[in-house]
Amino acid sequence: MAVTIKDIAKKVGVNPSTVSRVINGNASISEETKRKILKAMEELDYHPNIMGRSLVNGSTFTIGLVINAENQDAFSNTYFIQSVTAIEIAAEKQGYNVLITSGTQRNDKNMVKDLVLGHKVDGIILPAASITDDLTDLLTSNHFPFIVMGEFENPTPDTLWVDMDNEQGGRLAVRHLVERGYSHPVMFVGERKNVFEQRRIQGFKKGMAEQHISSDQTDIIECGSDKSSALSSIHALMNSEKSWDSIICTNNFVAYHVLCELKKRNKRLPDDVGIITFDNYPLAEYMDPPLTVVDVDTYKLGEQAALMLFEKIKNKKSSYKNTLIPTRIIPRMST
Amino acid sequence: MAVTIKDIAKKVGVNPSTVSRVINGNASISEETKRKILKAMEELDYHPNIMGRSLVNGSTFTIGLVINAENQDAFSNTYFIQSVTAIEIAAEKQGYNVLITSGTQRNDKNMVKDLVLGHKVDGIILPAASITDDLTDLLTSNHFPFIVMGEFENPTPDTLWVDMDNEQGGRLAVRHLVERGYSHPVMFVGERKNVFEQRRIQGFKKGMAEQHISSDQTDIIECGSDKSSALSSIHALMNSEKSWDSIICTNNFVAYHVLCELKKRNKRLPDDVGIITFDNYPLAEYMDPPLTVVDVDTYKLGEQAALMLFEKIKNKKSSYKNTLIPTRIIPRMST
DNA sequence: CCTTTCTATGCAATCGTTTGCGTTAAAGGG
DNA sequence: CCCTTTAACGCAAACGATTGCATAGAAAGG
Repeated sequence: MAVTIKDIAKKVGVNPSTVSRVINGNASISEETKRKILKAMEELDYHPNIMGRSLVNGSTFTIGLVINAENQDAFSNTYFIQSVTAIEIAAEKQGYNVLITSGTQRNDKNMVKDLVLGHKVDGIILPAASITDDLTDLLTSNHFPFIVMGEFENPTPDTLWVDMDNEQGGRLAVRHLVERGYSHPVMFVGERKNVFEQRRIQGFKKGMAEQHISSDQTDIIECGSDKSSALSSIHALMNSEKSWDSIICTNNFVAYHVLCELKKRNKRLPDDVGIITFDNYPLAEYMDPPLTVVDVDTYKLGEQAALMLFEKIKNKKSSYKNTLIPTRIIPRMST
Repeated sequence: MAVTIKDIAKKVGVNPSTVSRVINGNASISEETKRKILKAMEELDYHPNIMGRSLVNGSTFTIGLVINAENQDAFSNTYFIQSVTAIEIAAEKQGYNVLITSGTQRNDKNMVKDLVLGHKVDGIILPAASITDDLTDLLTSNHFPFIVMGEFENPTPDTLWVDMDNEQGGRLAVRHLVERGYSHPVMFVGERKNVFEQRRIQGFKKGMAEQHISSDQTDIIECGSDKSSALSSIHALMNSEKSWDSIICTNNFVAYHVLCELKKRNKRLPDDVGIITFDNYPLAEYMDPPLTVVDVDTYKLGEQAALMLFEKIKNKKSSYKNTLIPTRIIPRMST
């Protein structure tokens, strides 16, 4: 049905191997036959069969990208899509396609296993959230190229990850608040077991020290990502004796609910209270007031992950190290 | 390196074809050998090589999904991701993977061509925005299964699309506004050449008729998607002699700028003016006031596209017809 | 003019699976 | 007890491309 390498070989009157050679351009072929072959390819509208090619050289020119489909909340998804796009574009530049896969139907490991051991992809990018020890064992023992998006616990020496510079983000947030005239920031953090939260806390502490603000454990306030958790945290804070005048939130969702509650209690932003939040979801700009954020270039994050993966695919030994993408403050009206 | 069908054949002491047969389960194999083979597969952790399999049966168990990477605006991206997730989940249920691809590096057609003619995917889902006549020609002449997301112009009888029910959305929007006590809605529309805008206009007109509101061309106001266009449209409207008390916006972005401008001019929402908008981006809920929207189940949209595609892949002739996903109003504080 | 080198190409094996056909042996029918 | 059916499996040819090796002829060197 489809036109194969044999068809053009027959049309030109040469051996299929000759056709293959002009396609790959790595052997000496006379200008004459090369011209005829290219012409035939053009005329018959030949496109190489990827499977045939893959089978022999063991490469599908496809990379895998694990997405968290069970995580249906629009917030993280919308943030992630930029990285996805970046990865896709970077991949196409290298002649690769991107295959996405979620762990909903089978468990993450088997899914990745099928892809990896079945040679459907040449390498894989996965979020820190779907990393397990089993998985890293599988990947490393098979010498399979992979990059983790997000710092994670217990990395083996071979594993490479890329993440936003959460510690720097914490420091910058404190500095920004001080520059805006606030004298005592506090921080709302999510689950402390997450590495990125730990880094943010480190950054907060370092930032407070840099700004010569005396600070203790009570400045770091546990706060889940659901509405009720946000409300109880802000209530507790407002009812406490603590002196504070600004909040660093762990994400836009928390920031929104805190902001609503503050408005409801007739606090004026940014005059009475300042709010800055990690992550710059598209909606941060459209809140009232628009949120000042610690932004990270998620496009660059994805691009970097892709570049590191391709380096690994091509060289097996990568010259890259774990990479931190710098953050920056986008000042808006909430501080 | 990797464990192949031959390895387990050798281990068990049978022919590779026997192993293949127990994997595919379509031939009579004695319980005894079946058990031994399965055991060997387990022990050696065998995973079939997809390329080898694909080469012979001509199917990669992968579907393509064209994404508009050049369309970097966060709005449509965030909306699209839900469909992507739905497609991915539906695909995995059928044992398929999803390969995403954008048209940035090569032009859309060649990219799709390589995928399609190179047999890298078994079918493809593409947004109406990337449809061209050349492309449909290519796909139909190759009897290649594809589904278009979004109604588009000049569909051939063979092309199948799925879209939100824009006309119904327009009607519901008018009805909702009337129910909320508004007496004369107007509509802001984008480029009229887009089929979905035409449908929305039809729905608007039909809705106005249903509600017995006399309406003419001046109720339908051209409005681009950039800020300045939104502002000039709302200015023109406010300075005109027209009687109106509510606006149906074509998307959240326009709605946001209109809303800001109305607030700036000391109009109260929803009392003085009502605003309802097509599309329910995550951010609509977090604006001030939260936007009433015409929502569509984008998850279902993607799922439906996937189902229709798989039907086409399996039966070649699909029993599905072009499908409209119903819309619904999500009432919030802007009306 | 003969030998050597190199260019241009053909031949055939190979990648991992699937599958039509053939063969053996056991089972069933008379 | 013989013949036919069938269950169970082996053999080998595909699928489409790549690539090491072989070879013919041309070019080059002496």
